[in-house]
Amino acid sequence: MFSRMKYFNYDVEEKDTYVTVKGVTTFDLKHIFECGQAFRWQNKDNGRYLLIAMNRIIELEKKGQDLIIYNSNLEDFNDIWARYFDLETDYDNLKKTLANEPIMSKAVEFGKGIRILKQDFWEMLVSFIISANNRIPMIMKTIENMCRTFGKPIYYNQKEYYAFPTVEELANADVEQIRACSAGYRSEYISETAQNINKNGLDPDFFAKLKTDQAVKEMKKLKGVGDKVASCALLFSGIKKDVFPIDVWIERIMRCLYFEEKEVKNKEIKQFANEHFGELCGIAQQYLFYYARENKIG
DNA sequence: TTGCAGGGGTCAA
DNA sequence: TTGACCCCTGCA
Repeated sequence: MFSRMKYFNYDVEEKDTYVTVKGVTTFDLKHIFECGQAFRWQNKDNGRYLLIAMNRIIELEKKGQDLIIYNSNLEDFNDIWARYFDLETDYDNLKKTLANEPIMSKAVEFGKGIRILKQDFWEMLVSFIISANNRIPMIMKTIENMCRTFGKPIYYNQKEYYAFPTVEELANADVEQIRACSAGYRSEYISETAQNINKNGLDPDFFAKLKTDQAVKEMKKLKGVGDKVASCALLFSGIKKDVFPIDVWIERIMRCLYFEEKEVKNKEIKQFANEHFGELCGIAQQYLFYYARENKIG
C-alpha cells in the first residue's frame, strides 16, 4: 500500500502504517512538546515522541525535513494532524516578523522549532485548570491518572493507553474520584466546570468569534478559570493567537529582559506584549517561556 | 527517617 | 489585596 497527496507545499506519503510529510521546516519535537503546551507525550529513547491525542496514539520522528507520523494514514493526516500541528501556518515567516529586536531574536533562535499546537479545547481547559498552582511533572501525573480512571482505553503495540475523558465522563464522575487522581482542591473546579459544559456546551467557534479580551472574560465564568488558564486554553487549542498568558516564569523574564528588574503589574506586561508583539503575542510568549525556563532566567 | 520550605493560579472575603 | 487551597520535590 502506497499513496500520496499534496497538502499546501508539502508532499505527503502513506506507506504501511505511517505517513511521511516532506519539507517540514520549523518543527522540532523537543521544542514543541517540552515548551509547556502539551502534557500527554513520552520522549522515547529511539528519538521518537509518543503522543496521545484526539483519541489516538501516534509516534513522531523528525528526519531532516521529513516528519514521520507512525500509526497513522492519509485520512487522519488530512482530518486531524495537519490542523493539529498547524502545518498551514508559515512559521519561518512569522519568526522573521517577531525577531526584529535583540531579545526576541535570541528567544526565537533558542526555540526555533516551536509550533503552537491546535489541541482539543476541552482537554486544554481541564489540563490548565489542573495546572493552577502546580508543576509540570505533577500536572502530567494528574492528567494521566484522570485518563486512566475515566477515559476509554486505546490499544497500541499490545499496550493499553487511555483517551482523555469526555465532558460527559467527567461531568458524571464523583468529585472524590477526581480527587483520588491527585487533583487536590482543583477537583471541585473540574467537576463543576464539566457539569456546566455538559449542560451548556463548549463551542470553540463561539470564543473564536469574540474579541480576545471578551473571549477571556467569557471563559472566566467557568469555575477554576482565571486569566492565565483562560489564555492558555484559548492559545493552545488554536482559537486565539493574540493572548499573552502570564505565569511566574513570564513575569520574571519580562521583568528581567524588558523592565530592568523593576516591579511591574501583570496589566502592564500584557499591555507591553500587545503593543510589541501584536497579533503574535501568543507565540512570542511561548518563545519567551521556553527560553526562560530552559535557561533558568529570572 | 522525618519534617519543613518552596513552588505555583484561582477563589472568596 | 490577601490568605487558603494541595501535593510533590529537595534538602537539612
